[in-house]
Amino acid sequence: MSRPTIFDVAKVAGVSIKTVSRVVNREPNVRESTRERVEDAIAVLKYRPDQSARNLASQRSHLIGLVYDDPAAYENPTSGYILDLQQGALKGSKTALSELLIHPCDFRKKDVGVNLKAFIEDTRLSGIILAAPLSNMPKIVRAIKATGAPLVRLSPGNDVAKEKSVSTNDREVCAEMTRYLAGLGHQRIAFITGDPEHKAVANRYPGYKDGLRDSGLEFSEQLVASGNNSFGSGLSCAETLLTQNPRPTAIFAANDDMAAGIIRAANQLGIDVPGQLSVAGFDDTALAQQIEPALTTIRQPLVRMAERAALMLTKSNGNDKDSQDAEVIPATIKIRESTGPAPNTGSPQRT
Amino acid sequence: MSRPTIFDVAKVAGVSIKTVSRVVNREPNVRESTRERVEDAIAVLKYRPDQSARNLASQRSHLIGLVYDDPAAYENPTSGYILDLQQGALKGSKTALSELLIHPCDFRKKDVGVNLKAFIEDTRLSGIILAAPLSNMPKIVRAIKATGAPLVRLSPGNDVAKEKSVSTNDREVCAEMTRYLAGLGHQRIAFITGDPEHKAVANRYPGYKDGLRDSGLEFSEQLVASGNNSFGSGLSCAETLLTQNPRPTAIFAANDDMAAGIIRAANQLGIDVPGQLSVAGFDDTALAQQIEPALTTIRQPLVRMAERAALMLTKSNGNDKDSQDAEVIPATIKIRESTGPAPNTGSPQRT
DNA sequence: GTGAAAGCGCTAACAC
DNA sequence: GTGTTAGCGCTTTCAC
Repeated sequence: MSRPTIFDVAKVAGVSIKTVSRVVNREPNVRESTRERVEDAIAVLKYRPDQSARNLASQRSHLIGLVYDDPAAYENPTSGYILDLQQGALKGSKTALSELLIHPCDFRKKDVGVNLKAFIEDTRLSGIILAAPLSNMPKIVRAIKATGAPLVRLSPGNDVAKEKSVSTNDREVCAEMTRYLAGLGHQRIAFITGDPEHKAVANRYPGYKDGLRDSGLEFSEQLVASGNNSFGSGLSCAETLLTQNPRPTAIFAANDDMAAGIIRAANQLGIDVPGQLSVAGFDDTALAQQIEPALTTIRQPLVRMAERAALMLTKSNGNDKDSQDAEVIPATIKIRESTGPAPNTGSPQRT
Repeated sequence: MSRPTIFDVAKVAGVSIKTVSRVVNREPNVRESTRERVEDAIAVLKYRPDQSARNLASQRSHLIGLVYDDPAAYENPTSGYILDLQQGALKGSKTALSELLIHPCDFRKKDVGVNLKAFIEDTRLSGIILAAPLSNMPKIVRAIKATGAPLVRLSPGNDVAKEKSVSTNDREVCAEMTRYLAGLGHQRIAFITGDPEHKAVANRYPGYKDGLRDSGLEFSEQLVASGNNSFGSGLSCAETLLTQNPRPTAIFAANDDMAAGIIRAANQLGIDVPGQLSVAGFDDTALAQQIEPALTTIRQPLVRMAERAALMLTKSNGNDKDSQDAEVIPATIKIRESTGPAPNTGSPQRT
């Protein structure tokens, strides 16, 4: 015996297949008693609708696509980021009764656009979650929009306009971290910027400046170095910053990998962390807890962001007034061991 | 205008839809000239078959499921492992003209079996890749087999029998690593075992013993500690091993996280690595290159294993004689900085 | 080697 | 509120 169909349910419940369809799809206009009868029949027969048939008839799949920067293109991919993304998207998809199709894509390749279009059209995706930094790349966004499929962008940077997106408060939380460092007595707080390709990361820099201003500290270009998100860039930027005189007593990096590079540089220069130098990062990757001293950093709510994105995809198939178009879920500061009171507070350092 | 259908192609090519179907599905019994005419029509119209229709008619999707231990259930998931798995499975799926559905699952939950069955049946998966350690858990394997869907297991341990699987040579490569350490002059080589729940990891221990024997070294239970794959267990096992007198001059751990724990322990005890102690791991996780000194370890060809698995799923829909049922892809040793010549070679150490 | 016709199991109009 | 009737775009059987 094969799986029961909608006809079997209809027969058992003594109704037409359309009514069964209504019940299954939670459509209105079904009398309560009828609904119950149908639900009983479904339970008895252990009926579960056939997705393929449903997809064919409705011209859309119940598949959500998660598109992100292909980690295979990097030497040291930030794997935790992707796993968090997947976890959230998976959770959201499940409550939307959909499955998740992952689609890593390398934005450097010439045919990304074509590939993306083919992927979306072939699978008849019912929605797409686009992760940063792809979410701020016009080429990618355009290719997806051309298919007409619903799109929610994650951390797209600033040009959110009226389009659907979920972000975190990069700028505000970086100001907060900077104020925290200032509160520890640090006067010379340096910053290492991240990859300019990633717009949301770029927002961290103005946040740092905001924090300085809030704390009454002077901004100085000498205290800023340009990194590219890699451990190596953190290392070399830190070397530059730490050989200044007077040198900074705290360095805040736009991501954890660079912060780890700072700690390595400090070790090599014989500078104690956090005794002589406080270090802060951003992301709270697995690395943050594995290095010594454990890294003070900022945790963005990636899992919840991706989950929200999946939910936005399905809920608002109309003009929902209740759901924001551009949602912001705040990040939180994780204070660990790499930050502490400023050395020699009050008097300028020697060396 | 909407997408062209098989009818449009048939009309343009001047054949019946069945012939188009034959060409699209690479079936035999089509005259070469006819095939060409149809292929031209397909190219002109940019025809691409509708997956939903195809799925409905054929009663199976072109979806491959990748099932693995849910990283969300762990504090420090080994994310690189999963990403490699996905990368390989994705690549294989693509050449099999299928998409990949990821399905992390927590084997500790009571309803895994039911969930898995529902997932497989609802999506009409055309095949499943089951990763370790789920691949050696009877409860999981049974649930999948009950659906009748084709299954390929990754590193299922030893009970491979005549069933489809892809593994690496855990035991042999561990013997090789042990011989390598012996070749450096180490006489007291310790081993930290991994999680017994993971059968393929369990094979690493006998490999270590093989290596000792091959090198003419005595096996001693005193030189073996039981870890559970975590950093913490590596740390505490190493503390035990390193406070023995005489202490080991090399420790080989069944995975990288534990090896990292060993290095931490050595640091705390003031033991130089690799000067006074050589340390080796297994997995070549991202961590291996990030710690100091960089870890000598073993890299299993996960990407290729998963890719092979995806290919096995589709190729052998008959009784292929050419493809093995249980494939083995060898792992490779990565020598970095954490291993070196044994200290005090020739004479027993003091303290 | 090729084609005609009958579904696959559902959703979407529209009627009642 | 509920049912009827067409498809959705393919694959499959079987005939030629």
